[in-house]
Amino acid sequence: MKSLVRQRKPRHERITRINSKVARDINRAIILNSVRQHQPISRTKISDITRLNKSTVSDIVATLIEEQLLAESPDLRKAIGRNPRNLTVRQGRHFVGAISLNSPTTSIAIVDIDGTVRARSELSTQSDTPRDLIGRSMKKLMMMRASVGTHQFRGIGVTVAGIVDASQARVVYSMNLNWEGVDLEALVREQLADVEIVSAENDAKASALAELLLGTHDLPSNDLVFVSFGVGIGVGATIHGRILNGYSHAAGELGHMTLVEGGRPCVCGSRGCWEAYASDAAIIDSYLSRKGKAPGRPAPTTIEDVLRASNNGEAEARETLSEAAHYAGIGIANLVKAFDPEAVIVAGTPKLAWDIFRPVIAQSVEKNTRLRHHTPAQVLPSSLTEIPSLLGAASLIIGYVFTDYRIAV
Amino acid sequence: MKSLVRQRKPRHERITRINSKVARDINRAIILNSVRQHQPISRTKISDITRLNKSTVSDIVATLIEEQLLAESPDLRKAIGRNPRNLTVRQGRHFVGAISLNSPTTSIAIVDIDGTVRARSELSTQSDTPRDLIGRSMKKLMMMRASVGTHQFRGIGVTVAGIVDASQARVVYSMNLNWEGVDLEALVREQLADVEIVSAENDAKASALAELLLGTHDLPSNDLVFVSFGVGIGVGATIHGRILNGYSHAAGELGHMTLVEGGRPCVCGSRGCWEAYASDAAIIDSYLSRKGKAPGRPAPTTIEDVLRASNNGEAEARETLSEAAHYAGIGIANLVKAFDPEAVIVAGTPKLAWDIFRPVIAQSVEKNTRLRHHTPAQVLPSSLTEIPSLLGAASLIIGYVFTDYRIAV
DNA sequence: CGATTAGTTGGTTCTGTCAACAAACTAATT
DNA sequence: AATTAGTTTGTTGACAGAACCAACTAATCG
Repeated sequence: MKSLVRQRKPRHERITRINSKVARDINRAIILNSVRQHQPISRTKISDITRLNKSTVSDIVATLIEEQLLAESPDLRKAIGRNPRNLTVRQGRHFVGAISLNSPTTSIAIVDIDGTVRARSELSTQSDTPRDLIGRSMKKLMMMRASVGTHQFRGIGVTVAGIVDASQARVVYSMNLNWEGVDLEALVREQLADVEIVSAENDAKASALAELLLGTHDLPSNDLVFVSFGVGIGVGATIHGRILNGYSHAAGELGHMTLVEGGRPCVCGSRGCWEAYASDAAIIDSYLSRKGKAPGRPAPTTIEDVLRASNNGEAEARETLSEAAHYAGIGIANLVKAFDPEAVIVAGTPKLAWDIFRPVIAQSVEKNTRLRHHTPAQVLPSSLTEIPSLLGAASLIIGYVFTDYRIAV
Repeated sequence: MKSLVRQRKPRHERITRINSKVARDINRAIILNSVRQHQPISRTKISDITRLNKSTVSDIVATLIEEQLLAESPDLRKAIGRNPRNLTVRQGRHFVGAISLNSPTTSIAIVDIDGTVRARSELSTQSDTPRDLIGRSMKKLMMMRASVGTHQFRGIGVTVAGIVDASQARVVYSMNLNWEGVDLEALVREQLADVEIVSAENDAKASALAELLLGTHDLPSNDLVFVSFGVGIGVGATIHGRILNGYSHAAGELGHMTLVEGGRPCVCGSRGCWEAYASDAAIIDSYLSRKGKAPGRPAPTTIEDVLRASNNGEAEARETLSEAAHYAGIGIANLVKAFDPEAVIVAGTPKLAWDIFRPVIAQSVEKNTRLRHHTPAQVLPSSLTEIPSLLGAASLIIGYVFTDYRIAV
């Protein structure tokens, strides 16, 4: 029997119709973004790019200047005709709080809306409860705020290594922190109730957004894949400049993608996962077995030890890293086939040993996409000057301020 | 005489800003879609769902009825209050031409805007030149049109097994047809110059759209992955109801995803590709080697032979298919990790031997996503009653008519 | 039992408001 | 004078809101 009661639609199916307010919001975001991407830029140029009427641009720009999101400065170029009045994203007025939750270290920053880091701090993370860790982080953030002299945060962004329901700012599951079902928004608001936005996201996904908004690579398509190699492997993709979330918030959980059917056993219980070959843990294991050493004796070997040995020219270390690069390359080639991004951005150990990883990965991608009759995706090291997941946390809010709209049917 | 068909912007014009016309178009599409998804539906219900004002809905619906895209019929339910006037997508007025180019058979159909197939035909494809094959297909389509008694096509949709630049209706490369750089729009317009839309797309991608628009599975999220197992393996993903294209039109070219590093050699020159384990070609090879037979003697073995043998209970055939199912499952599990869709839709050989494939694939997906703390993606056989790529071709136009807008920053 | 009236829901009409646009204008510069 | 940047003014189009009309059921009453 058909029920007469209309079921509440899940959030992702929400239909957004256009009315004058929504239209204004969208055009506002378009203008804000064109300033961000092309600054310094004049009103007339914005009008050319966006095809919005000059008067419309002037009108919206006026409100953005009033909101202190844009700043105006004269252009001193010597050209015929009236000089343009340049527009830039205004610094020093809008700040975001960024928290990258991780074990053993949680990073905290205050970031200007233009991406400049204003303050930076760390906490050592013991096996805190969610409330304790968020509480400590927020208190730290508020202390930093006092010293920076900012009054309010535009929003608080939080990243977590794990599965995060960004639509609810909720940690579904984090192996790293051993958390499950944590409402981050509520915990943040316990400390700072009146903040405008609280946003949370998986670290690799947010890092992809950071690379797009704050990185220096020129990626006009806004289609990229970010791969973070660390204890595990995290992947985040952006499609048309938006994070690919997935139906159950788990798109890009590719650390356990099968690369070698029946291969090395993995911590996940399966075999032949990418992480079993190209993560820091795998590198360390492989290095130790090459050296004929048992783990943890005399002292635990870290990834830094391997990198140091490699830099000193030690053969075993270099072989180990080459092997990891081989598997990193196969995995990345698979990513390229799946998402076909303009570029794959790599962070973590491969970036630290880029001379070893770059050629191997590039060759693997090229070889595997040879049939496709076009130039293969670029593989680039992350251009971010801070921990990607921390700038990622900031990007969540910055992205929200700059492009706060969504149309879906 | 006033044309039924609204005059529309050229297809490739990228909409950036919102003005009143764009707003109207978007709201129009939202209403049209809500009718398509919930029909029969009243104006008031549309207003509830879309949050558009009743007066706005009435206004837009009036134009849609005038365009003969919607039809009105009284509701005969006995409930208190005035009876609603039900709206449905109107049949018999708007038709699309659908062409699925393939070797050795090209399929052609005339499809009503609501997805009903009105006429259906096939051509055997020799090694035609692009112009010859499109010419023959279009002539056939025009003959069929005469017999169906339709006057004009709303658009022509074409699918190809290969890489297609949908934004230009251009085949970048098709191994199957041995085509490269073919401007399909131009070739179609040589035969039928005045058609409103010519749209082309990769077969698997279009099939995904067909499953969404015309399939019977209930997938509210509009995030799905379609996997077509045939001579090769094709993958198409939809994100929020839109095809994931990729930067170089090659997203989802996952037939050559590495699953078994260093495994079976593949036609592509690499090793351990998915296609080398789960395509029809791989199944046939595996079957023959199990039977100790050389290929092509006495007669070439086809996938139908294997399926027939399996249905007759032959052990070798069943083992072969189980093995293929195992690898299909691993590959699909990787897709689930990458895209995290609500469902994976499977077509081709696995659908034909679903009793063998379903449990193996389902187990593989479940086992591989166990760590994720949620119900795994469903794996479903295609619900389409026609060749997916043919309905896919139709869906390109139907999708265009129903949701023709794009917002990009 | 038929007529009347209240109540409910579907849909339309009319008016106000808002935002984008076009064109004419002012401003600043070589 | 020529050129380019940006503003002002009036117009247009579209959505929202509220009152209104339409169509129906259910209850009530003579």
